[in-house]
Amino acid sequence: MGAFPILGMLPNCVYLSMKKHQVTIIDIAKALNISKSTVSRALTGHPNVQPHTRERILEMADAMEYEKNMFSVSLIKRASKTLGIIVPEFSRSFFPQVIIGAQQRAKEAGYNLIISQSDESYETEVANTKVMLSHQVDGVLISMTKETNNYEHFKTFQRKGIPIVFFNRICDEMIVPKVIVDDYEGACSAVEHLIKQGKKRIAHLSGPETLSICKQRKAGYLNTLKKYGIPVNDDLIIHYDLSINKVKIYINYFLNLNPRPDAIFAINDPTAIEAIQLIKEAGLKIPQDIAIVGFSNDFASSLVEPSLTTVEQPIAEIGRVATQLLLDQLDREVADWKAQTVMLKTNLIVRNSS
Amino acid sequence: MGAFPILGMLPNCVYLSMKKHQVTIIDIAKALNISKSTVSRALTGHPNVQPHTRERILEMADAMEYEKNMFSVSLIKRASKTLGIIVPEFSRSFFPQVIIGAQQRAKEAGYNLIISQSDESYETEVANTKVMLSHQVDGVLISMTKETNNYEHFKTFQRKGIPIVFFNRICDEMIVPKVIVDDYEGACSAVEHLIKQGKKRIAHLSGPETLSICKQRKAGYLNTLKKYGIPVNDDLIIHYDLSINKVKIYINYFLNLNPRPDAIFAINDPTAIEAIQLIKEAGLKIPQDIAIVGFSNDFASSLVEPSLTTVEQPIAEIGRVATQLLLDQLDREVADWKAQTVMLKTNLIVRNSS
DNA sequence: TAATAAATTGGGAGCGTTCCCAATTTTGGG
DNA sequence: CCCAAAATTGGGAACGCTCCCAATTTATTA
Repeated sequence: MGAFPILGMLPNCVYLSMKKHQVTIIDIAKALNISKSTVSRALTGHPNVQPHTRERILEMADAMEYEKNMFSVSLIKRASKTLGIIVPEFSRSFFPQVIIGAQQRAKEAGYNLIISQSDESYETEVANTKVMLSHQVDGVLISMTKETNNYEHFKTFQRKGIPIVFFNRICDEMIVPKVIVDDYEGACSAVEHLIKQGKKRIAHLSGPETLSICKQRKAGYLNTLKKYGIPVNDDLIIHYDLSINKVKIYINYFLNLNPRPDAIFAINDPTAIEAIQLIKEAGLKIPQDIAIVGFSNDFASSLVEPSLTTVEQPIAEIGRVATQLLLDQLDREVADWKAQTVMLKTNLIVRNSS
Repeated sequence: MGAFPILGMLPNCVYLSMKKHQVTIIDIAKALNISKSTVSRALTGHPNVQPHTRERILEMADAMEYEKNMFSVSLIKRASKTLGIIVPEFSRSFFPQVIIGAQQRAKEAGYNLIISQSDESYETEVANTKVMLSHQVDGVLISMTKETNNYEHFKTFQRKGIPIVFFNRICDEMIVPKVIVDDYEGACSAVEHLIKQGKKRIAHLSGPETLSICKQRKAGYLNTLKKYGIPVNDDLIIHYDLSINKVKIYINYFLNLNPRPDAIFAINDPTAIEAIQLIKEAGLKIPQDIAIVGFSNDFASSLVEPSLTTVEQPIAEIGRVATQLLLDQLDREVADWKAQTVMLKTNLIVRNSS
């Protein structure tokens, strides 16, 4: 024993490569003295394995802590059983909630979900697109960045035969399934509510005009004003880039108008909540001096003082439905893809801010 | 032409398999009439390629919309350049914020992040563990479920040589790097603050005793009481399972005590916020009748009325630091792993609830 | 200019699976 | 008990890539 040189006692690989060895079906096969094909069959539930053999294999796999390498499976199957979701941010509650819904549905269907965050940056969105592609996702859920106005990176998915579904921040130019809420109708009910509260000078603090949710909500705002014979005043309509810290600028602008608006319909809850804080700071009374309505029913909207009147949307449901539409496409032939747009209902929740 | 049988005009594969064809380095090689080795070299930035050749290859890759198949790369490299993160939930703001920090750091280091959510369920946590394993993550960030008290699934990572880092909800039994905030100190400052406000009967609504954050915060609570000579009253200490809808039960219990507590130190902000709502509903004044302090400085805590006094923790920083610790381990040999516990500072933010 | 060194290229094995097909074993009927 | 049919097993190619090594081309020096 002592005659062996120390180095010679261990196989070279220990010194040359520290790469961890993974337990493979070949290890299991060797341990049981059978072929890897049989092990593979047992592990995938193929019928042509003797019950007794299968049992031994399963036991051994367990004992050896075997875990299937999905990469080689994906490689050979050319399908990853993985879906991707690209969201602009998830620091606020909206997108995380959507993701929860999407993950639920994906999991039920045996899919994993890769989440990526584009940080409201077009560049990052394009980069995330490539990540999805190289990770071989079978399909992608997308909600665009506020600055996205070139859609080549989305079209790449289509050219590669990877189905996509847009939700919330949809892309009008692309003919693919989409999930939205009835933004127009939601905005109408919000503005109508304000009018019925006796408000006459209703301002609208909207987001980027590129986003269709903004277009729709604005259309609802405009048409409702028209319907009730209230003149539209362009001074009362502001588009901003959704950076919360800029809300201050526009609220100040509104407060300094003469005459001052008596209500604000905000594009979303974070905007509305920020507006509430600023208006309180300015010493004005909500809703008496200025009423506020938001959009989304975020978690925080019931907590602010005064609590926020808002247009509730079924957030997790958006994720579930979008995922379902994606799964639907995975079964079908490419030519057969339907580009239905699912529009979910909204619901006005009246609280103390209006 | 017309003589060809229709079926014969197209290769069989079109009918037999609708599997989408992926652009591979072989396609690029064929198009340029060179070998796949050279293409591979050009694409991976290997120096031994003639500049002119490299340029042609890069152009062609772009034109053909080539996207590297990470599965085959991971397969051959036995490393996925992917990190995993397992969190108990992300419907509230804490974990999403941690994830944002983790993703930042991971991205900088060229890693992707697979996010999974265990839904506060031990079963799901174990399942997620297997997902991570089969997706060949190079390392994992973990914050445990409230019900996890068996750690075999975590030890599997270690046995396979996959480094792990715990954060927030750490596992005391495992000797691995951990990132926490100074829960003890944070709790001390919170309780001390309440005492200095003249509060004498300070209740503590804590979480599951299995979680070390709960143990630490409780220890801080107890020791601070002792330090100020305030007798500990077990009736004033409640452990609950963090299901927000159960807060009602325990707040009612506190309110019906005689004498009633004059302050509540809540285990986290969602709990504290819920408590505020309930106490307001009961017609009591905050902080005069009962003062409330939370823990985390969640987004919503500045919005509630009265705004919540809370122990701020550097949430995104937790994610960044944890990821850094994980990356550190990836460079090192297994034997060399250090099990340092990084403890980040907290900061009491006094608002109107106390 | 020949010989040698250096740079560039190509061929082929291998990563861990699946799946086809052929080889082997088991079963059952005459 | 033999032979065909059925069930079970094994061998090996393939998925797309990297990387080693050998072959080829180009540059350098005597």
